[in-house]
Amino acid sequence: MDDMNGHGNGGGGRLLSERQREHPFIVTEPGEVARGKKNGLDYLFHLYEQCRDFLIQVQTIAKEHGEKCPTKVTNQVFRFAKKAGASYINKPKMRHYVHCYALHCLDEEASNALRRVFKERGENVGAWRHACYKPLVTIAAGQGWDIDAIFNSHPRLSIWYVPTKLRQLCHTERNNATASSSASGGGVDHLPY
Amino acid sequence: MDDMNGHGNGGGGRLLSERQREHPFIVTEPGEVARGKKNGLDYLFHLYEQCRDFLIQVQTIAKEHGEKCPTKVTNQVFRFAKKAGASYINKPKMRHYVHCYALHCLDEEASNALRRVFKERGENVGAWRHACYKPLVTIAAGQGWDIDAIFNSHPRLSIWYVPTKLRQLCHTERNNATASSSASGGGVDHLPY
DNA sequence: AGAAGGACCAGTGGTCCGTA
DNA sequence: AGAAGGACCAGTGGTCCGTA
Repeated sequence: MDDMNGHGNGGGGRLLSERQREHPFIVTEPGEVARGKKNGLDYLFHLYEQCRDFLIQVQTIAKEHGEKCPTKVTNQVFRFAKKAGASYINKPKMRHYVHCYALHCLDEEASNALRRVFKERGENVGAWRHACYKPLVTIAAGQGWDIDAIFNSHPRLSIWYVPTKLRQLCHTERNNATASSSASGGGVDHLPY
Repeated sequence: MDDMNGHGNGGGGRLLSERQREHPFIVTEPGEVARGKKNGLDYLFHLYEQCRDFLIQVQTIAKEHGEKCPTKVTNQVFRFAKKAGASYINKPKMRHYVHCYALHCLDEEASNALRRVFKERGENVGAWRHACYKPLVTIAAGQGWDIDAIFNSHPRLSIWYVPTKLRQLCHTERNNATASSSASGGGVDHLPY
């Protein structure tokens, strides 16, 4: 019933009628297996890879049938995953942590370092999740602030919608950067003279 | 009020309260202006170019505001066009003739020849519209039947959704071609031996 | 308290069918 | 009859908030 050793909820002797929610995530180091009724972050990221596999299956079927072919993980893909027995995958969860997965894809070293720091400090998942935004905004700053282009140019990330909050942070920070560079004579904004 | 000389509905002395529907299309040769209360096919294709302009405006605004940026002519673009005063543009009409515009984009010579033949024969717009499917299916046959790739690789066509009926025709015809090549020993289908 | 996810909602793609 | 387009509908992207 489990997806990987030591991950996911144990099916154990539990009756189907009393199936529980997934165990909550805790901040784990890379390679670390969560103990007790918890799931680790490697498992979280593995769920994104599973969604990608389901998308590829949906795409293959769509092409065979001459139907329009999704390029993103859509409602259709979540429905397919559920039908295929992956009841632990759902849209609100996957959307909630997309930017964390993005950091893992775009700068695995930075992502790993952040995990170690937040585990060290005993921070909860919400705090770690929140901290994933800032390094992404920094990456965007170095790429002309185009977070859509950054997502689309990465093969495993391009199938995910850019989260609204990440988009807003990039936009706000770009305006701040432009205003300060303009004030100091940088002149990256329009009508610089 | 008119969009181009000799095209669109005349505003004339008509009151705003009694604004009429657009004049119906008739089959015209390239460069020919429709006479009487009719619109020609150059005007039809011009509407697609106008939609493209409106999309580009919507995209520019979206990027300025750090919002998600449409890549296709969506409801949002039709709403924008209407708000900008292009009341003669609407979704059902544009969707109805997309494949005709596609032929115009992909093989203007073939499109022009078809217009001349159907004008010569005195056919109505519906007959011409129907006849636009077949040359497109032939083009798709020469490109691995991937009508989505054909649309997406053309800069002016890529902003339009592939019409359902065109997709279905390509799918059906691909299966027919595969079956006959299989029967004659071609073996393009899966499990050919 | 912190977190997982059912379920809702505004606005979409798609096109039918009452209209002229 | 042939054709233009208002308006509807099933299923979407997005995420809130009742739940555990």
